[in-house]
Amino acid sequence: MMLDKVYEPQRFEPRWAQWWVEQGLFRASVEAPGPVFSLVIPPPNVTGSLHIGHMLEHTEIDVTVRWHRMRGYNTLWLPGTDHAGIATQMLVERALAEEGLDRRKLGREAFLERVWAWKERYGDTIKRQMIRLGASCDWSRERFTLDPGLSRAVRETFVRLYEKGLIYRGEYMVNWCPRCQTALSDLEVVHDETPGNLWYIRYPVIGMDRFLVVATTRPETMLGDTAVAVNPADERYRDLHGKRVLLPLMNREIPVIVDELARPDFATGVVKVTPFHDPNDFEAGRRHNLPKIQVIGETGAMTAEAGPYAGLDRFEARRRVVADLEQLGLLEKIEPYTVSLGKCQRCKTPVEPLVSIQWFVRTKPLAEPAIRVVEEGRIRFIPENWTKTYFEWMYNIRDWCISRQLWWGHRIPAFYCADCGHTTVARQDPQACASCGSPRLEQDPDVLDTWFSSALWPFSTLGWPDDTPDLRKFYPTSLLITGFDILFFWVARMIMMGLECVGDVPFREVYIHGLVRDAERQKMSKTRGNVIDPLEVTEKYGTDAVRMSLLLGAAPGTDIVLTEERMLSARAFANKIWNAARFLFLHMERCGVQPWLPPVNAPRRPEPAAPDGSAWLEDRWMFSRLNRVTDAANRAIARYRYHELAQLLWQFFWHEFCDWYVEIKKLRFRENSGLNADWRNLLTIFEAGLRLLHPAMPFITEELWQRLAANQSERPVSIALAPYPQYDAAGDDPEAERQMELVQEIVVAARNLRTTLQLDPRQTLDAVLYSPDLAADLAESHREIIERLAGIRLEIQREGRPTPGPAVRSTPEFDLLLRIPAAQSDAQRRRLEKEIQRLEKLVASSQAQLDNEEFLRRAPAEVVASLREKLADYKAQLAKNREALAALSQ
RNA sequence: GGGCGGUUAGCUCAGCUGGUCAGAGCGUCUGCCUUACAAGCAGAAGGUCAGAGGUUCGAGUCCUCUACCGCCCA
Repeated sequence: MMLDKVYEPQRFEPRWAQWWVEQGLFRASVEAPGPVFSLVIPPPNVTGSLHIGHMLEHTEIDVTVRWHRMRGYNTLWLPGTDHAGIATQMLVERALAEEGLDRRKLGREAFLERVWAWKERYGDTIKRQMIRLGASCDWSRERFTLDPGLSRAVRETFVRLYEKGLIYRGEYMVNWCPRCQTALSDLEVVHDETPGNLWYIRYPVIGMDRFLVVATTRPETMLGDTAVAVNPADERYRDLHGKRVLLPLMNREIPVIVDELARPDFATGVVKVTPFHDPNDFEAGRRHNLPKIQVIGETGAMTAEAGPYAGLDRFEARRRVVADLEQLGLLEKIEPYTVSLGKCQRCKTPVEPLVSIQWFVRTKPLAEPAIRVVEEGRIRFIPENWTKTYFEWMYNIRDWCISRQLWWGHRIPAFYCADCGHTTVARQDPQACASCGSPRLEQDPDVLDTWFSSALWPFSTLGWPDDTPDLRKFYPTSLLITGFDILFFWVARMIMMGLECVGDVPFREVYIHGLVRDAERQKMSKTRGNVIDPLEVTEKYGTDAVRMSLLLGAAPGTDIVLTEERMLSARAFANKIWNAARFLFLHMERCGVQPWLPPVNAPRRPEPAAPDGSAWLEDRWMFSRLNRVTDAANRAIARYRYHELAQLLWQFFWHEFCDWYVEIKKLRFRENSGLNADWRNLLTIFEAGLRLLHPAMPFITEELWQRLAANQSERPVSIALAPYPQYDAAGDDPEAERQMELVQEIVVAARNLRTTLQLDPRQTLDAVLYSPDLAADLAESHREIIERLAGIRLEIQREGRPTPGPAVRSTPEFDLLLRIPAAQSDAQRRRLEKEIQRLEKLVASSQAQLDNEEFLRRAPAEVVASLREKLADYKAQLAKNREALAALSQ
């Protein structure tokens, strides 16, 4: 039963982590009783390791999951990982590069073998980390987005959507990453404000002796211009409608078109049109049937169409184009201009918009029902303001480019006929063309955007498209906890796909957590070098402490600041619990008390333990407090107010249980008492406290609980399966709380006097309590407690009041006098003056309000009454303090 | 350009439906190694809740404007 003197979580946390998994404690069952609570993990990237943001996410999930499990829900937390197409492929390619290889040299099959080997090697890291961090998930249901079952779901979805016309293939403007050499979706492009220039270029007008000056941020694309545009409303250029200009450098004649594309208020109001390399120009090109000329290729080098610039890198080409224009006198001016430069989310290479044949999801028809379910409240976002962000995006949603020119991922199940060109999209690899029967089929080489499979995650992991028991039982999932950064990438798409494929929402609530930041409120990133490694800090402070410090900062809608100091203080809290337990166990041994767990339905009120057959005040108080804290804790978790939960339990355990309750209980221990009512009360509180704390700090609570539970047969195998305490109105004891507060006030008054008078804390002092009523009664009946905690000998005076003086502390209920030989009056005078000032202010402001007739007429009666009461108190205290000060001045 | 959020004690932040909301942790100061815990105990100091105006009997709390700082989308 004895605990080590120092709290060393490293000694027991890994053991319990392992044990939970081995025991299959968190395995869900479709047969299990109880209401269902299910949640799928936002699958981390398979090749990565977990960072502190994951730990926050997993802690919040785990708290909620453990809480539901303890409340008797049939609970599933399904874990797994994502193949993370581009991200993973990039890593492996980088490794290959170090060997002087590249994927093309290796070939598709060999390359994929390498990626799988990589996945096998690093894929377990995440699982190991999660287990170590105490995540209570069901490992028997672990999934990976490239698992055969999930791949089948992907294929099924693709085929269905294709058959419904919701997936199509076509030539459109896409974002192209010249380094990754693949198309990207709009979301995978990040925009950076970058200093650039606006180059003003003169285009000679055919048949006129003038120039049209065009401003552009990308002069190299002019090589692909097929028109220049002016606004129809722009009077300045009315005479140029229908004219042609000569494209400099290329010496090609191109038309002047009239289009809204040109904004009269921007630069010269004339814009060049490059349909192949700009999304707006692409649209304009369509409107005017302009030819498209590709001057920049897939690697970022200029194409043959770029004439003399062919083969140059696009940025080099820019320099040369500018220089050449300058030489020809066709460069009017250069202005500095900040551009929003699109970059590849993964490799940060500037993206090249270009026209390409790709696969797309038609999103509008999918978005409509997805908007509706949120409007109807069938899915709720917490915090609520994310709803608006969600709607904004959904209303303006654009088709989703889903094909990627990668090898790592789900291959697009489209087969092209070499003979008739027909496209066959099928659930099974076709042997012959669906149109002409030719066997000469070739599968599309591309794979799907990694988010395509993620979008199916809540149901593909449960066995869809089959109608499995898991799917029936656990879909829709109850809750999703994730970060705002993937609201569009993932959350929105899951909603669309869930509704489309399964016909129901994928989850009912979405809790969006904040970002973990460092002490300077900086985002954590590898390049900044301020990342906190979960395993490292876990090793250093203990998992429970790190979890606790994350939770303490996790107020909904705010970012989480995590610092060493925070983790340090959370560890101090864990240490406090540890020592409280050590103390209890020590005294249990001395008193001859065996490990004991209170019965499951422990009473809400304490057992009478006092000699007169009544219950001790401290027991009544503590049971009542426990009951209220229980209420608050349950409500906090239910509302995702994790910081409140953490703060609440911290306050309760440390500053109520340890600071007061245990201190008082020291009076009650008797040698060889055995398991008496005192012990049963104490252990009932402590054990319930452990259960309250378990979702937040699973390890220390399991460790301590198991010791209490030792050798007892009638009990759950783990605290994780024990019931979470529930509020019971019958457990409130407001009278005990009021009385205890008064006892505390007396003790604090004595301590306060002692310190302000700078008296030896070890010396027992004589004190007199003056009170006509309640305080005197309480002091009488709880003399022992007060004397012990305050270090005084107490005398009680029911009549009269002390001569005001430096050693008197006054409250509305009582006056307390410390008998001391000679008072240090200076300190006392300062204290009194300050107190008088404070009270005068309070009296003045309450008086003013009470003099306000409007207030008296319109404020609720009890507000007015309570203010009157307060004013009376303030006045009484003020009088006492003034007397004291006067006495001091004599 | 559109949207969202922030500005409360030296620091990092809570403060949910306006009326014990002026709080917590850390830090600071004073005193204690009181045998569960110095990773501790006891006590204390510290804020005109960014600024201005408004609504209200009453405003960190609601509204408007201003300043500064973030984030997202185009």
